[in-house]
Amino acid sequence: MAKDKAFDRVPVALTPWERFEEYLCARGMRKTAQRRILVEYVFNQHDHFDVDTLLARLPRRGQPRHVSRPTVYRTLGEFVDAGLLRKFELDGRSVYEHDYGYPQHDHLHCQRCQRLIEFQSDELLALRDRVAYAHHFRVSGHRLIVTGLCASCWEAPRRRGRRAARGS
Amino acid sequence: MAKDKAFDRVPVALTPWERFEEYLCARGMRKTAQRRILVEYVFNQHDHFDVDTLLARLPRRGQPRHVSRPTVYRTLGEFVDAGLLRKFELDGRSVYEHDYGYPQHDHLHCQRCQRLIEFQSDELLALRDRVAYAHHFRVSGHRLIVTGLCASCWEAPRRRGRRAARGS
DNA sequence: TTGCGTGCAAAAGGTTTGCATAAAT
DNA sequence: ATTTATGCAAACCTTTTGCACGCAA
Repeated sequence: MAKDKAFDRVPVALTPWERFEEYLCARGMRKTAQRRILVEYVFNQHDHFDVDTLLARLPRRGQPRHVSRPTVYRTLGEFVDAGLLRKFELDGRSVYEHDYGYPQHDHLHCQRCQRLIEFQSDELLALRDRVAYAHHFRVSGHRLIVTGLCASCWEAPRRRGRRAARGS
Repeated sequence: MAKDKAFDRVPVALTPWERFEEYLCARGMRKTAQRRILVEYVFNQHDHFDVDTLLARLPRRGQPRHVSRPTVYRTLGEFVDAGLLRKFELDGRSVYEHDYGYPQHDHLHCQRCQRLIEFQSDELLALRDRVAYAHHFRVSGHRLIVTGLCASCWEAPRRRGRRAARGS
């Protein structure tokens, strides 16, 4: 697994929050409680998530550290701008994943259990750049999603996947 | 955009309409005027399109060969099921492209002019299958979109792309 | 005749926005 | 004291659905 090949970014010296502080400061934006809470919840576990998942993890409305849905949307957008998160679409919904401190990677998406499996391939990057070059195309990024069935789902086709399918 | 730089593969024995007739017949579905009209409009030109684009090409409401929006959605879904079209998401919107008679391919997507440039790579397929194999993953398909700037857009950065950006 | 397919209007689902208020600087 | 950020509600946008009528078989 290629380590330091993705972005020539400074080796993660700063925590996500510190890095976000830089971003906020650089833009004259404010360090609010909500932003701190969201950094904490988002970077506590390395996993893919959508807005509803994140909201479900957060305290309910009325509870101490609750953050409203619009603020979650706005803040996740800031995380993306700040380079902390990457965003992509899956079945019409936005899915976010950690970007800061993680190398570029792509996904295998199980159609049955909805699991997202990450993989990293330098070959793919090289291939992508070669194709782009041939088309005089300036690459800024890419997204590859391979769909199919994960091992647990096709090995035991009658059982449900390890993870519940979306929508309960 | 995808002219017929095509990688014409599979000798197409049936026209899209004939093939759709088979599909309809096999499922006991009916050959309606709207389905015929849509096959015609969709396969008249080889190009990517979304529902709004297609509706804009069709006669307006009240005109002879108009087809309603819900029927367009329903019928495009049937085309996908029938293997005539492939569907993917771009910026939250559904985009369709010809499947019947065209080999698997992927896209370069210009962020400025929104152009979609097709490319085909056997290497990519091999790579995909190798990665999947390593993860014991059963591949059913994939989608790769490389984003960046097409030649015309970065060569003449101050001019607009050949195609208007959406929303005009 | 039978019942599938269509069109209309309305619903749904996810995301964004206007605005008054709360909080950061 | 300013001015940005938040929360609420409502708007938005694309896609889907309920239902009465029309048309294919």
